[in-house]
Amino acid sequence: MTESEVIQASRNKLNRAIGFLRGNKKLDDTSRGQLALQALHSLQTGDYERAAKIMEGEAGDPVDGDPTTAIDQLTDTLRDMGDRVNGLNDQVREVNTALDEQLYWIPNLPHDSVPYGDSDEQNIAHPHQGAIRTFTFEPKPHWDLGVALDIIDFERGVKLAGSRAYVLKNWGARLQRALINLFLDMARDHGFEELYVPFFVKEDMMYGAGQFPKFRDVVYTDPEADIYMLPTAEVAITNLYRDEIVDEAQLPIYMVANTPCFRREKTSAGRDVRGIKRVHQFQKVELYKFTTPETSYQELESLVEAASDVCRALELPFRRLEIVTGDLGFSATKKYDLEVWAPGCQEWLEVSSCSNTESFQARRANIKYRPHGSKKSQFVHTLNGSGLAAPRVIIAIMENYQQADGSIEIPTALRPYLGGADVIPSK
RNA sequence: GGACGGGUGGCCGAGCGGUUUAAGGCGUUGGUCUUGAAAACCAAAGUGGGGCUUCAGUCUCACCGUGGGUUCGAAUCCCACCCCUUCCGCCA
Repeated sequence: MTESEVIQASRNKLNRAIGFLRGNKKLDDTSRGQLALQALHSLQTGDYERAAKIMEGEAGDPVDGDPTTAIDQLTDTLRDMGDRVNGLNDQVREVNTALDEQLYWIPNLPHDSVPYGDSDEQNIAHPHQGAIRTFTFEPKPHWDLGVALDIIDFERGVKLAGSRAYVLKNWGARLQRALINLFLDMARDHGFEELYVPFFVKEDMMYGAGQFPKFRDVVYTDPEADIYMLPTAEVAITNLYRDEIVDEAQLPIYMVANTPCFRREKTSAGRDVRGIKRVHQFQKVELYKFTTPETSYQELESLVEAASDVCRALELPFRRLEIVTGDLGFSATKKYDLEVWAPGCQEWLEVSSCSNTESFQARRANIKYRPHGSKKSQFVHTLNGSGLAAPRVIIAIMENYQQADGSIEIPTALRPYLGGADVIPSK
């Protein structure tokens, strides 16, 4: 016990005892004063147990003194004890607050299986899956295709909302809607439960998901309300079971949500300014798992596979990237990215990022489960992965499926979502 | 946005300054009984932190929406805030 707890324990006993003494109807004022006097004497010699017992009626040795003021002196002594406890507690609180502020800045530790590396340049690219298309013409970047087909309107997007804003039109908007439905349907096939969540959350939720305090400058906020726009649905889903203890039989829990994601992208001003690769608002379908510690790494593998299946369904060439220690980010113990090839802008585009955070988020959001037969609850493990981010998939489809006449073929898997259409016609 | 009422364990619900160790009920778990079940009866059980321990336990602090305050002592009194019911207003 800490010092303040020791004092508090005595206070609790004495407060109860003095209440008993006050309300003891068997006593007259004189004998009550005499007991108080004896209790006071014990208190002054440091014997709190005895003082409490005397007040509860156990006779002690008679002592000299003024019985009429004894109870007042007792309460004075107890007040002093209370002041002392409060003083100590204030000190403890101050230290704890300062400590927490520091601890929130400490990132998660990499898992043993994560390869060592200083930066994203050392990330390990697995062999790509799916054929990389060859073209009989020079494939165009999506920003040219989008304007030519009148399916992305950059100028009017900027007019509405400033830099990095865009408007999807006609087939562009429909394509995104079709993609999201495909993503969600495939997630459901993999056992994920679909959610519709608030697009903004309270500040605590940002801490719970590990976004705050480090990435505070990335999110949009209403400074007058305690409200922050989601940079990813992960924040909302993580906190669904905040301060709860889930039954082990419920685990693993799979959830999926389609939300817009809002990001200031302040840190990367000047990068990727063309097109819709890096924007302030985009649609993303997020896959999320709550698991036991024993299964979280195999769940990470199946999570990456679930995301990979979407790339396969769309017949896009993609590869898995194994993230090295130096590029892990703040919350993850292990992470895989999925990249699809975009022949127009000639680069691999990150369309998914799948992480195990182990108990990192669960600790912050206080999400526990009770193992079978155990009295003690413990933290769950949480995993998140995109499945997938819409704009970059739109880029990949436009650039991979473009044809010599400027039209874009629609991937087979998407056609049922677009009334059976097989092509976005050129203008 | 205005008015009223209210937030208590897994759920319902009592308590409204000191024997609260939070009543009672429902539900849960174990046991008795039973061929098995039901019923009945008996028993157990909140969450988190910390300390001892022979790992069966045991002691202790905190927790009754949140944060302050009053008091020797707060679930109970006061203030602020949040949330919910109902009614009114507004609105897709």
